[in-house]
Amino acid sequence: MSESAEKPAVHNFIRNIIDGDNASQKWGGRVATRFPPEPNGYLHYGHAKSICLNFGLARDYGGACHMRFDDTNPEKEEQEYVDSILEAVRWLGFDWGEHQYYASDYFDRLYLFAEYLIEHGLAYVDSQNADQIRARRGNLTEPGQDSPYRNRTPDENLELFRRMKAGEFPDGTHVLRARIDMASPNLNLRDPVIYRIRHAEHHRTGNTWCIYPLYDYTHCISDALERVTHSICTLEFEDHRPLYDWVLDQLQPLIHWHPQQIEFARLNLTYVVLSKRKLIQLVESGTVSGWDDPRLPTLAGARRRGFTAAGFRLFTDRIGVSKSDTWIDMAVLEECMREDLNLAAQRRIAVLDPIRLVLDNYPQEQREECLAPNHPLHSEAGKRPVGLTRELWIEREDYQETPAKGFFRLYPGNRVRLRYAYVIECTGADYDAQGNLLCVHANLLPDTKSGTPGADSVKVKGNIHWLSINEAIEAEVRLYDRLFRVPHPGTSQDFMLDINPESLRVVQARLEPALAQALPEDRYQFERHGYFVADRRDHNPQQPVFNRTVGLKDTWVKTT
RNA sequence: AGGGGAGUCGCCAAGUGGUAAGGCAUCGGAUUUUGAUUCCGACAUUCGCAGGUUCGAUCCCUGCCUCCCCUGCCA
Repeated sequence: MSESAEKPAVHNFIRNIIDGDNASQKWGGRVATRFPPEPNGYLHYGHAKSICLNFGLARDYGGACHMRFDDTNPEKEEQEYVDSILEAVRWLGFDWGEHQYYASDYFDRLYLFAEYLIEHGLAYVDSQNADQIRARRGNLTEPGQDSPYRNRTPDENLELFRRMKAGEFPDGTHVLRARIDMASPNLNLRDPVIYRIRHAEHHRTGNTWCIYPLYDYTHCISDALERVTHSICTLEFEDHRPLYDWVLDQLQPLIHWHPQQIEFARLNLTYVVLSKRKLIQLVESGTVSGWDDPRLPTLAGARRRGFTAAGFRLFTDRIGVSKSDTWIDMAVLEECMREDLNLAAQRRIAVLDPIRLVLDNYPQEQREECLAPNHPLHSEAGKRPVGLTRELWIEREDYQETPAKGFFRLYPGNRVRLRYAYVIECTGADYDAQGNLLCVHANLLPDTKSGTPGADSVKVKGNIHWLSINEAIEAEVRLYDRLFRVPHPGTSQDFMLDINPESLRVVQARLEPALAQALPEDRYQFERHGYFVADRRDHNPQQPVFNRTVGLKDTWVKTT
């Protein structure tokens, strides 16, 4: 992979905050961030932005970024997700060193802190059920009403809370609530629930607990216990910041550390959906082949698609970070991948839609080798021989019986260069009775072979790729395109109806023989087509399978 | 409607009381054995709107408009 030149970071509001903190010595020059996913699903492109942001800041400021799982909801979380998340973060090129944590690591302390809150009259056990709590919460304009249990004594609360922990009550019968203000205009401050009873097995703590803390209570304490300095999250948590601060303010005597929560705008990308609910629907409906389908905007899918970690990092730098809710065009991500791949990927030849070309003046038994550079930008990558014979495979779209305006490839009477070989002149084509193109004919112009003194004696505009019929191998090539055909799926109809019916086209292509030796996940540019990757699951030398990562820019199709 | 946020070029995004960075896209032109890449050039008299303060405002003040988020015992 190329080290896409990490250019000097541009200013953004988060860096400004950190610079200010460093100047004032607020944290003694420390910078500690964290990436805190819940292990209840697969990571997607949006997470890549957060990962690159958090780990990138830690790297740039000589700090650390903690990998922490927010695993407080046992019914939804699984080890499988933990594993896939760790793999994805590692794949993106980041290392958390020793700093791998779980909110569940803190269950004991979280519990003790809750008792402290109870003892100080800052939390109480509410015995209303969920509906009753909801009914008394009020709404956007009306204040809530106090729970009838709000004034239980600390002793009473403590006893109840301990019995909750001991498993004496069924799910939903009691909760622990922070005692803040039922009339607050911020709904999050209307005595938020901080513990609930869940007789469920947790993926790490098993059946040790039957009460589990909620996010608002857990996250801030976890940050503080880890001595995080800047707790970066997405915009929808802005309303939660007062609660984050409230909890840590109350616990100040016990924890002595109070990270700053900073919110940024999550990634919105055109032509895909990033909501967990919609991704699940795509997978479960069979619209895509699984969580790592190359069309899915998951990191597992991205990897299988051939996207690169460096491309994602470049993308994150390029789109910046701010608090404005914006949409990034998918073309930006694609261009970042091209930019990385152009430097990193060796070139190879593939004919995706083969049609036969016969060089009528070339002897049947003759064969000669032509040398093709492996990378035009890196001569040290060397050259490889490609065999030229009388009959070749060329791209069907490189021939037009009656050429469109501006078309400068093969048509009767026109000359083009067989890339890395000779200039040829087209003499016509054969068709079957139904008028289908069978094969194209041409004559080779001697003395025009690439690399020989007379090579440029004949000037041509067109330059096409080819493969010897005798030597090319067959392969399955999966041509992936955007999953949706509209920039904002689901705006005018159900998003499932906006699926691009041509998001995957599978073709039986011809490849140069060397490609059979490719290893899964090896990336190449198929010249004049785009970037492709050997499928990490299905590719093998006997049955090569390549996925199109992204096409080359093509100003010709754009003008036609 | 109550609370919390955001509005700077087609898309992102810096910036700041002193006269609008950069990237992507786009459009020209050069190079090119990938209609790719690379290169060179062009690209906001203007910062949501309306007032006000000021010698001077995108930046300060006032009012307005638009968009996003919030009524889980999810995160």
